[in-house]
Amino acid sequence: MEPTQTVEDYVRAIYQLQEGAEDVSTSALAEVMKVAPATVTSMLKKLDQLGYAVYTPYQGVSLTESGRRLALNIVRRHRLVELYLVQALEIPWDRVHEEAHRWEHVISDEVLAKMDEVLGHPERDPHGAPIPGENGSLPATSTVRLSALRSGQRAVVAEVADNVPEMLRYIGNLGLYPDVAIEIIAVAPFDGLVTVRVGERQHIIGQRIARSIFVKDIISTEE
Amino acid sequence: MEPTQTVEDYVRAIYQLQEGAEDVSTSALAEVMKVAPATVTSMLKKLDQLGYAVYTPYQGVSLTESGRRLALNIVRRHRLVELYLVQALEIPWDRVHEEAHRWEHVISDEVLAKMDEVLGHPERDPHGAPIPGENGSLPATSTVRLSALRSGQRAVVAEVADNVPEMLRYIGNLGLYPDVAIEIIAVAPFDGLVTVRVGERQHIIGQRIARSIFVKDIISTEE
DNA sequence: ATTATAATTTAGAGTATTATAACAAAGATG
DNA sequence: CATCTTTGTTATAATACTCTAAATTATAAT
Repeated sequence: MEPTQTVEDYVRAIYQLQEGAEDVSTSALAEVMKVAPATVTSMLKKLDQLGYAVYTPYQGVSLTESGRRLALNIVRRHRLVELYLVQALEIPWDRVHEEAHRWEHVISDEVLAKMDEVLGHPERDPHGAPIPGENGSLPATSTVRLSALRSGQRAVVAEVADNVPEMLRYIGNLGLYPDVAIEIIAVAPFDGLVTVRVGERQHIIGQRIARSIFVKDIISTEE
Repeated sequence: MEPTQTVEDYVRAIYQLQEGAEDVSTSALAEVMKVAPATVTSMLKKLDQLGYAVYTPYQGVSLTESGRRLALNIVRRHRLVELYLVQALEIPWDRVHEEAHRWEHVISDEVLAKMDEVLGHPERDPHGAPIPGENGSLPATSTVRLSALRSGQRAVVAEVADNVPEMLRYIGNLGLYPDVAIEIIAVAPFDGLVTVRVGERQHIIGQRIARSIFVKDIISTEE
């Protein structure tokens, strides 16, 4: 009955690759799971069997309602743990992902509930990603990539992609955490280098970084 | 290289059954690991292979120095986590064992060190059991079973056996936590029922309980 | 010393997860 | 549209852990 850790991981991975509605491909899964494609194929058959996903050979997978519920539950665990590690144990935000990835399969509901309480029922993890509620609800905010802003616009950092720890550390060093206000000083042509003001400091960031940062509350200040 | 979770569990179990010097039997291990004896046999061969234990067929096992080091490390993780759960997350002391058992295999050294720091480098877990140091040192205290005390003696609770959660809850309800001062009011003949004063309250406990509680700092008050 | 009993080990097999190599389907190209 | 390339799947096998049933060894008892 209880899904294994591996099953949980696959379901979560499918959920996070799904992004909207498209089916997820075997190769995409193989890549994020760091596993051979053939391994994914056999796993997909099993997930279909277990009722977590619908798998059509050569066409990809998508989660069923049951799979979506499971995924949201794991994401909830993951993000709550990440926040707990940052807030209660002062672990740097670029090192909580791996840890949370292991904890998420191991924490009891009782302890998770307690963490949630200690944290004051937070809505977002340290990277600004929404923490699903117990019922599976997701707090939504409309965000835009920093790379889409134009010179002169002000905004607030909403979320930072957390896939690459090194990038996260770099972004953290720039002071670009969620809820930090920024202003676009300039956007250079061709390579799209963005000069951004963060508090007193200014930084020039490239497209790779600019596309990994999501912002909200955009104000166009005509000067 | 990295020992698997299962290997860690076996090594820890052997360590805790060893209690001094005797070899541990297959059936004892099978019981605590909740596994068939045949499973233990094959595992013991593997532990011998890996250098964690010395296994002689039909004679039992004992840990090597390497196995002992591993066991102490796991016990350290387990007990630190138990204390953290009780202190930081207010989980009742009779429910931390299972949780810690899962966490101990999953926590990074970094996070463990932080927990240790937050807790102020404690020497004992919530049940009074010693927490091994990073170097494998064990804080020792000479304790005696409560069942060995005589009427009129005073003492301080040092440690409570934590194998049976229900018993732990019961003992907790009696207020018999580590560091609590007690006085033996009476010991009944035959069944050995012990009347013990804890603060203002008096309780009568049986041998099963009295033998699960260890005390220190015994004072014989001749009245 | 022989036998009965209890403990332990071997043999054979199953589940879950993974991989490699060979084959098949889809999609892209000329 | 025939072919080439990419992507995905089957077949087969390995590893880690577990089990049941049968065989073996140790221990206790006559």
